[in-house]
Amino acid sequence: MKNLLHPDLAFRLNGRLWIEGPDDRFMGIGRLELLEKIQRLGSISKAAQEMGMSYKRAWELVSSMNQQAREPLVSTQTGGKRGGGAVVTAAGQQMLREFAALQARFQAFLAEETQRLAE
Amino acid sequence: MKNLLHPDLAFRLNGRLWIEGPDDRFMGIGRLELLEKIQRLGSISKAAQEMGMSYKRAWELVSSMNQQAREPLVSTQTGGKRGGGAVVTAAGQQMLREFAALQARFQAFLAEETQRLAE
DNA sequence: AGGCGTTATGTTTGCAGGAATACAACGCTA
DNA sequence: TAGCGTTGTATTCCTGCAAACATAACGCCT
Repeated sequence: MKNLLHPDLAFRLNGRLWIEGPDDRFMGIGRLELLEKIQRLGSISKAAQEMGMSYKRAWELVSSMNQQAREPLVSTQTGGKRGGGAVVTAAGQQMLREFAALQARFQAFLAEETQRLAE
Repeated sequence: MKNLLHPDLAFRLNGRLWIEGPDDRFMGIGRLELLEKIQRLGSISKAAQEMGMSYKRAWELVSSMNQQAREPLVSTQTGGKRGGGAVVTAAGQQMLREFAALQARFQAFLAEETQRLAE
């Protein structure tokens, strides 16, 4: 394969992985990162800010995940201490762990194939 | 994982794989299909038509691949018998084989992980 | 010589999807 | 009770990218 690529350019194998429902994406790398940030920051708005994404978009992603999951992955509260906030539920944490593990296996696959690519 | 998904909805694991250069994508599933159709039909325009894509877009993809490859993957001729045409070079055919094989291994990975998903 | 189907390339148009903006409701806190 | 930082939601504005359109050149073929 390497012998087919232009010698002056640096190439790299890349890919994406996601779980999709009938109408909508359910889980992907972006949603995973969003979950992580919500867990760390306790707020959808702060997580959105850190991802350089509008609050509305982040909220829509959370809503989509919650609707497609058996039980909500993120639980929210409007008003109250600090104005409210969001927490990742136990189900959300399990999702986070399992999808992160899947991602890791995918990265391993990519690394392995990248090796093969260089031959 | 299955226990986290909404029981009424059908989910499926999906993904994409591609090779990218510094500025532009080099090879992906769409470009692979385009190569296959060009080889079968002997023409960029016919291949574009069969893919439901504009000729211009197909031509740009071919141009991008040819520029990034060590040697052109598709060779074209303007004018002449049948108005001209395009053929996939030997390098193009090797690319086609190798990337198709990579795709197949990726599909196997997806299938395996889909199994694991259902647990 | 003229027609045809193709490659090759520039220009304009349309549109989907995200960003930006706006605003109501909520419930601690001071 | 007023303020603050959230969630929740509607609406308008942008813009990047693909589609659509247009046109030239090319070289067989009749």
